[in-house]
Amino acid sequence: MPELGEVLFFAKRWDAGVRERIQHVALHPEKRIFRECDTTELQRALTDSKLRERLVHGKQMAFRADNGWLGIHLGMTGKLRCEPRKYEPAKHDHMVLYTARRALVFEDFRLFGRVRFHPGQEPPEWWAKQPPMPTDAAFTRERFSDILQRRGKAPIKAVLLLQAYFPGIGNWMADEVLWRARIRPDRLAGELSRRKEGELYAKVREVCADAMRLMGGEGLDELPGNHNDLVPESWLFRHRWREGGTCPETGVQLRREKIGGRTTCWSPKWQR
DNA sequence: TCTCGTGTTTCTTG
DNA sequence: TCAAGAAACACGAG
Repeated sequence: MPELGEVLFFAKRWDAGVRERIQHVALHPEKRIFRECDTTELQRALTDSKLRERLVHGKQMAFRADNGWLGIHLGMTGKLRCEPRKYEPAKHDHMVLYTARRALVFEDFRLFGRVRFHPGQEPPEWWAKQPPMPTDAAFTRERFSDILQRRGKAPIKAVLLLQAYFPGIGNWMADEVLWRARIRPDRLAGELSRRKEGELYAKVREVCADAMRLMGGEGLDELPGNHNDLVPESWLFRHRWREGGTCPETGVQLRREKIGGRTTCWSPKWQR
């Protein structure tokens, strides 16, 4: 589920517990999400300390704590929730941080998510060394062009999914970007005209900014239960999931095909 | 019973 | 060494 804006959406659900003392950490240490994590160290370090800051970069999130860094990636089916203090963890709730007032829950039934812990004040390499976000000033037109040329033989859809270059963009966001730029997802990255490339660059930045703003619940006092409801009908997002959906621009039935190894949805005639 | 999947890593091939 | 595609991971939904 979680791409850029959704990651922010879920991260914010833990905000209520930030700056509250953690009394107890419950977790399932044998689960795959802890494959890069010393769970004994995590439990010892977080118990009786506080999360100080919630950070999001692409699909990665980090919670800076008093004496370490808690890193979370939601994978395919990960979610963060906030529950009452007496919450009993359900089957797929693999990590729960209990404070005096609430339970901060990480659930992930498919276990593609990942929890990391790095002791100390200094940010770990996995947090500090990340590629610039498409919305950053460092994400220049030149950088974008270089990426497309280097990956020129791959379909543009596949290139947009590379986290080393486009942190936060996932399957539906790549489709949204290409739909707005009116580019077919199977076009080769190296074969776009200079003009088309410029349009795509602008749409990449636009969709990332919109997703953060809308799904992050900017301006709302409270997040709704579902981030999908925050997205307007004018987005491809609201139409791409089921077979038989139609293009919000042309009304024509959307096509679904596997491109770059992923289910891809696009609008024939509109995208060329 | 069988296929599919909103993600990432690792393997294989060229 | 690099790029591209496929497989693997785990498990519920349809």
